[in-house]
Amino acid sequence: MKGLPPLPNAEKYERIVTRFSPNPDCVLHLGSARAIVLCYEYAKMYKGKFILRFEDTDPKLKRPVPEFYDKIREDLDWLGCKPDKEYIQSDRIPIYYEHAEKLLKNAKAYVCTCTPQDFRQKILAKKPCPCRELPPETQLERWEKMLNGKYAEGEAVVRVKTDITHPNPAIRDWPALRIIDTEKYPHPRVGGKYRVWPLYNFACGIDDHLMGVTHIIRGKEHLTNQHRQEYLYAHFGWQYPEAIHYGRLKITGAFLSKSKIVQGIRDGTFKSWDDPRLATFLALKRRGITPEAIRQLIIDVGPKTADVTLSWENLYAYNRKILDPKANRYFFVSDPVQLTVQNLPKAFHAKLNLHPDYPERGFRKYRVEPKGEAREAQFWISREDFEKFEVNRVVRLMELFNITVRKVRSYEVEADYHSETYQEARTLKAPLIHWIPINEGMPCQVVMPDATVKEGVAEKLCKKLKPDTAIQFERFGFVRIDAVNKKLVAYYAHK
RNA sequence: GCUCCGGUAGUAUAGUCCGGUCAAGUAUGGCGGCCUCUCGAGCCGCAGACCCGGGUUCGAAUCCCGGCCGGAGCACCA
Repeated sequence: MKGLPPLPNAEKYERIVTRFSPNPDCVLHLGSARAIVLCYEYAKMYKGKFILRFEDTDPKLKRPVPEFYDKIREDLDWLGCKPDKEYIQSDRIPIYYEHAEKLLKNAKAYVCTCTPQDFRQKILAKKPCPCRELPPETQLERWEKMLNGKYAEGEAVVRVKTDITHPNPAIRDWPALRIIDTEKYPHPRVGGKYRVWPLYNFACGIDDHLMGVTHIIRGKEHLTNQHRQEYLYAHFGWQYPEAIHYGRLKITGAFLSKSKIVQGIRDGTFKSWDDPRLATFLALKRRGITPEAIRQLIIDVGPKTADVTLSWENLYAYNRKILDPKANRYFFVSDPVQLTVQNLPKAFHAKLNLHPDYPERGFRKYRVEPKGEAREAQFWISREDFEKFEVNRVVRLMELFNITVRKVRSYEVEADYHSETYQEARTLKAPLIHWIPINEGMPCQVVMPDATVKEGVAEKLCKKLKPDTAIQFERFGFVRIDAVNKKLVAYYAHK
């Protein structure tokens, strides 16, 4: 377990400030974990401040959705990364206007009325567009027309002046604010109050400075954005914060893109945001993946720029370490078949520890006594185990006794009592299987990570478990109790 | 195509800035064994990597050049 490397130039700042800035258009998922955990942990490490900033400045294409503001807050909360302060950009539009005007007045920006195609053509040729050279008074007049509706959506945009010969065309005179027809596309929070909306680089650049962010930690897809924003900072005479651009985090086989998640929900592929096939925090939570495991994983991966493709096993390993000591043990018989054992010599008492390493936690107790002339007892055992049975094979029912398999039919097994001691089972190399007395079971279903369901029987006393408890079904895997009614519902975490 | 960034075992990571102690450490996964009345945990062992080619140097995972491969950006998205 290692820590995070020190932050660059941390000593230059009185108080370290980081920020996580999601667009509330989806729930959070593992892909965002890097940004969140890194920002939070660094703030904590330097006793600094961690800001949550909702970047909801696109009412049209990346439309924010009201429910996600809260869902994101809850995700953060669950992850244990509580922000010290929260901002919402749609509340700050006047601030952006003010700064835009200042830029326009100082000829650091201009209102461009060229069509995107015309502008593109000019800028690719490293030529200024006609709007660029217009005097500040005209710019301000045009700005007014943007605000008051004389220009329609798409007819004008404010551009920040950069170097039109910059080797990277993407950096040349980038757009800062545009018009959105909020009659048609009202913002979910502020409706049609504003029709000029800042673009990412403008809002983000201004906010980072105004909020005193000292260290920007974001994905490397934002590298060119840093270069764009540096021009903005130069215009205002501000100093650009330290920036760390980490690589993409992927996990084999998981959809880590918002659009795919949203689309899957929309077309019904996924039932809900916590569908076990998803890598959303909601889904991970439901499966019993702990926030500690996620945090530790992210800390160990660190902030380097290379992309990472994690395997689920990596995450599971962290989680297992956390769950194993906590999770009490129970039996779950998946796909049950009936086992009848005959010729029991006496009644037996089985005592099963709730946790093998912590016997002091207590145990479950079962009394098995011979019934009827055949002196028999009946159990549920798993089909998977039963399929391994051959006639005359000796098998041990854990903590109970050993049996000899007599007859194997498609839905039941008949066996004879063989012997009692564990020692005997060992010398005979008898396989150990788990079992549930036929009257001590309750129906149980386990939802697997691929959303398939394993039906079976769990020990009746699982009824006492509270939802959200992590337990281990022995020889099956770690699960999280999801619901306890007549039927027990559990979600599978991992082996 | 243009502009950037990266490339250590299956996966992740340490080492790379400030060349030698790295014939490369750790975790996880795999394999084998021990232990354990779970296929969990624990313990022991084994296998497994510096993208390639040049150069500099007594010496390169570490520096330089070229190539290859991977990723990102090139939106009136964030």
